[in-house]
Amino acid sequence: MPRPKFSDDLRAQKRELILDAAMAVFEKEGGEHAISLRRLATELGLSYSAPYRYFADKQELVNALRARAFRWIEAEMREAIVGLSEPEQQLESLAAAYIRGGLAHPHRYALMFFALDQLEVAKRSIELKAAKRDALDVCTQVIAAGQARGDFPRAIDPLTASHLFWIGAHGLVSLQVAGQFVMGRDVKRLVPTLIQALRTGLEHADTAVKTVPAKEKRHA
Amino acid sequence: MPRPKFSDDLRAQKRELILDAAMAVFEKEGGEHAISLRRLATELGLSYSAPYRYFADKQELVNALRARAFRWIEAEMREAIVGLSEPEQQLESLAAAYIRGGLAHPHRYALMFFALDQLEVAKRSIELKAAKRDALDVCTQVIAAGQARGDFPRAIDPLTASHLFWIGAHGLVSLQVAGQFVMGRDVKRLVPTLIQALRTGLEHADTAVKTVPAKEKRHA
DNA sequence: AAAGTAATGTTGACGCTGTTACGTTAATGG
DNA sequence: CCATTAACGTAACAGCGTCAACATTACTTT
Repeated sequence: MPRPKFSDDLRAQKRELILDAAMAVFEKEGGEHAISLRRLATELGLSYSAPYRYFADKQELVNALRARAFRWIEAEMREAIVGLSEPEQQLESLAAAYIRGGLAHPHRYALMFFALDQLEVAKRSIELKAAKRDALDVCTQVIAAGQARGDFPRAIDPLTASHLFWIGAHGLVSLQVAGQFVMGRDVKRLVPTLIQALRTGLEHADTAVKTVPAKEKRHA
Repeated sequence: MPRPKFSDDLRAQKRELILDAAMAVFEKEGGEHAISLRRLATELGLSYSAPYRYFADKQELVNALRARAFRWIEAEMREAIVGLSEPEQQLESLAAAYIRGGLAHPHRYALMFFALDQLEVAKRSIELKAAKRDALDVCTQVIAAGQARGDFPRAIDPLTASHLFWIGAHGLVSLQVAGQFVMGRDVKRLVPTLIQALRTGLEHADTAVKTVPAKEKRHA
């Protein structure tokens, strides 16, 4: 009877349009604080409060961007392992892609991992949680496959091992991206050392986990 | 001839007073965005632009808080190794203290490491750079001492080894603090595994640096 | 003691922000 | 034709960082 909704399709399309503009501003100016809903809207030829028809508030918009960023890093990682059949190579290429991608896009990386204020919002976003899970799954799958083939030790379950690798890669990237310490050019030389250290360490980790009996773990 | 500066002492004292108030707000409300110079000043019984007599802008104030945070983590680490003579124990206690401290104060931790926008300001702050260096030095000294005693392998110089350990600890804490993934309570069980992995990995690192000569690597 | 001067403090203003409330338009089902 | 209702625009509020102009100190020099 009334004026019908914008066929949900068009609506989502417009949402994406706003997100595109937001992402553009984000990438160019850098940082989520460079994003202004007002500026965003006026640049799109809309009134300054138009975004509120598509997003409850700024946090929701930024959160959508965050999900996009996770989709991107997932794609980077997936792309890095196509064509590689050896889990060993896959893992190495995966880590390299992750680190390279993160270092190449500091603000995007910060968007994903440097958000502390939006914790509750992020927890409620199904989309974001799914994106995160899928990204981590890339790692988990590679490790699981490697374990199945007998290339990787089975002392640690794939999920925990993925966490450990992510910790290593993220520790490196996040420190570097935030300009901490002065590892400078030597970072490149640190990467293989770090990976190797984790790899070697985990192979001997049975002694470590022996002291800490493994408890069942669930994901999600 | 003219009125001399507030005996620099008093001036610094007042500066610290403002910083105290800022730190209080920061700890209670959480996050640097909770800090408002205007609110801060009025709460101190001053006019809303008074802080500008002591800080060039908000970034400078926040940066001072950041230096404080680094001083704090340094103290935590130093305190963790007093009385311990075995480098092995020192390193373990050091890592434990770092991780415990970080997890106990997420916002303070984020203040130190999640700052991407204030990179240039941070680079110019001598005070901050000194605080960072001193914090890292705690780690470097322990490792160097351990190497001198023959407890730790000498394959990697103390500074690089410190960087690696920091990467590990920071990777863990920062992921956890930002609510990434769901390592939940099991994080504590991850800690010894991680440390063990790094320890063991570094012991075999001489093979690592050999197998992967640092010459490749292109960037996007 | 008076004057001069620079450090310190206050007020007003600018331009920006996120956000809400409210008025306006337009399209469709009855 | 018209009422209903989504979509959109405008006005307004409260807050922010920041600066410039002004007032107030309090000390040093004469």
